[in-house]
Amino acid sequence: MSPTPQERRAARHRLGTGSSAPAARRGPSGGRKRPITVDAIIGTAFGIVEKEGYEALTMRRLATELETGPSSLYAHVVNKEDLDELLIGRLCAEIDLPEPDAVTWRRQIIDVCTQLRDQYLRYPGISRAAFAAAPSNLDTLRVSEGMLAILLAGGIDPQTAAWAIDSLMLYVNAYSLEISLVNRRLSRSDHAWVVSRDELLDRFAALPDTFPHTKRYAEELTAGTTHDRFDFTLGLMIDGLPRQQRNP
Amino acid sequence: MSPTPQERRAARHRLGTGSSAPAARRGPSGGRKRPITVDAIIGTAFGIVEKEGYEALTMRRLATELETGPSSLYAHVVNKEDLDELLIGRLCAEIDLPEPDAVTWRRQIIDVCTQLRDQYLRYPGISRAAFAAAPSNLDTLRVSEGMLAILLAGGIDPQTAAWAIDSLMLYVNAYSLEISLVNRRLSRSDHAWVVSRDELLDRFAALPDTFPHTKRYAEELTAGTTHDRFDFTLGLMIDGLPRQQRNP
DNA sequence: AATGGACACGAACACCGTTCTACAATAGAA
DNA sequence: TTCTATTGTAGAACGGTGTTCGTGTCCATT
Repeated sequence: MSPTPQERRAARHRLGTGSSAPAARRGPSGGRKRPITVDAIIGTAFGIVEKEGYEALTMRRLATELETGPSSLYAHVVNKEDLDELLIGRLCAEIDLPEPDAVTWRRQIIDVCTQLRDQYLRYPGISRAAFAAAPSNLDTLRVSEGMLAILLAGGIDPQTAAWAIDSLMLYVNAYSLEISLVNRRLSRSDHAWVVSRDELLDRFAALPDTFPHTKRYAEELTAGTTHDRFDFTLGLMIDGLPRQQRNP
Repeated sequence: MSPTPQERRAARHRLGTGSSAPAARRGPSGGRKRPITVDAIIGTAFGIVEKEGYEALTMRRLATELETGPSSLYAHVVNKEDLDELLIGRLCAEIDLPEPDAVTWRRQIIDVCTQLRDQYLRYPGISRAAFAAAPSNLDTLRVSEGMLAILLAGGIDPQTAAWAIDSLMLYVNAYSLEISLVNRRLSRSDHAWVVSRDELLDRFAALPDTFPHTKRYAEELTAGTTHDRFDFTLGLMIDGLPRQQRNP
């Protein structure tokens, strides 16, 4: 009875293991070398995003990569939006969640966030899709559940923990998206609009006196190698948690 | 010598007041009732976004609203990206920055963030454009400068303040974008994918036992009227600041 | 062997951002 | 006042996007 893509999608938002048995292909596979499956679609989609960024992921490009036409994809996927959701789901499935520990919970939660960040950055721009992902997706819920478990093990008040998870995931998404966008601007530096840190420093130096602090602390404003800012913000949020244990 | 749009844009990133004199129209204006100006473009663009959301803002739609063809816009605006930047600039220009006060600095910084949030939410989805906005835009720099001034008045270490501003603005953007996306999903509830809080509660209740905490604390996870989560996160970040005054 | 159903796919639709080109109208020069 | 160069206006078109329709093709079952 092979479910339609719509049904598959609905199932992904209800209870279920998330990976229903591949269901031993029944229909025709044409003269194709490899039949088109949802997994194949997701796989090549990740390949495209990894190499060329999320912006390059179009239905046509994806179809070309699979050596078929665009319409063929719609037998397996409802939408581009649906494809996005599948990608985010797969990505979240890769996250491994530690056994919550009442002592090391801070490191644990930071570790999960870092995993998320690195996954997002591995596929540049994909965090854009994460924003639109509905909160009822099972794979993303699995990560939320894991983070909730960690915070609760740390003795955080449930309401605080729930909101904190939301904030953390939102920030990780936003941070990753911003990094990806900046990298993209750097890579296609033909128009070279905003660029290196040195140039930014120059520009800050050239500002009118209406910007006294920006000029004076240009060094600090443009500082931050690798992921210093990321660690800083996570620390800010997590260290602020315990003092809110009894939330009004 | 009327600058080209490219020159105008470049000027926006160098020093300048931001509003060069309107320069008394010289060229022809055809039989037009109202000539097309950058201000007119920005104005109607805001109108579209306010009524129909950022996704509805296309060059063609904008041209139609101005009773002209798409190509006419490119005499005043470099790109769609450029238009986005203009919109964000205008939006930031509306923010009013308080005189920094060493006592009330917490409320002041929260107030600025709230202003930003409300502006973003007034024009649903526009925060998407804010992500891409280059950090050298004068109008956005003005807001940064103001926030920096407030934090410094609060006695925060410059490096900490610089990073905190970054985090705060990033979070405000992300929060506004998320809210807008959720609202959009609610409004076009034909597909009614994810919906009311009640439905979300039901869905959480129907989860398998692999999600014990999510099921148990479904109430907390879905709680948060209006902007509770926003205030919570801002509080988290700001209250965490002073203890980092001496940053490594 | 025949049939039904699942799958693949080419063509097309409506839309997007952007560019090319020709056009009209004014401001200044003669 | 006439002429011309400048400059904003626009129509048409290009290459791209997501998505749908109808048709074709093959397999597994009867």
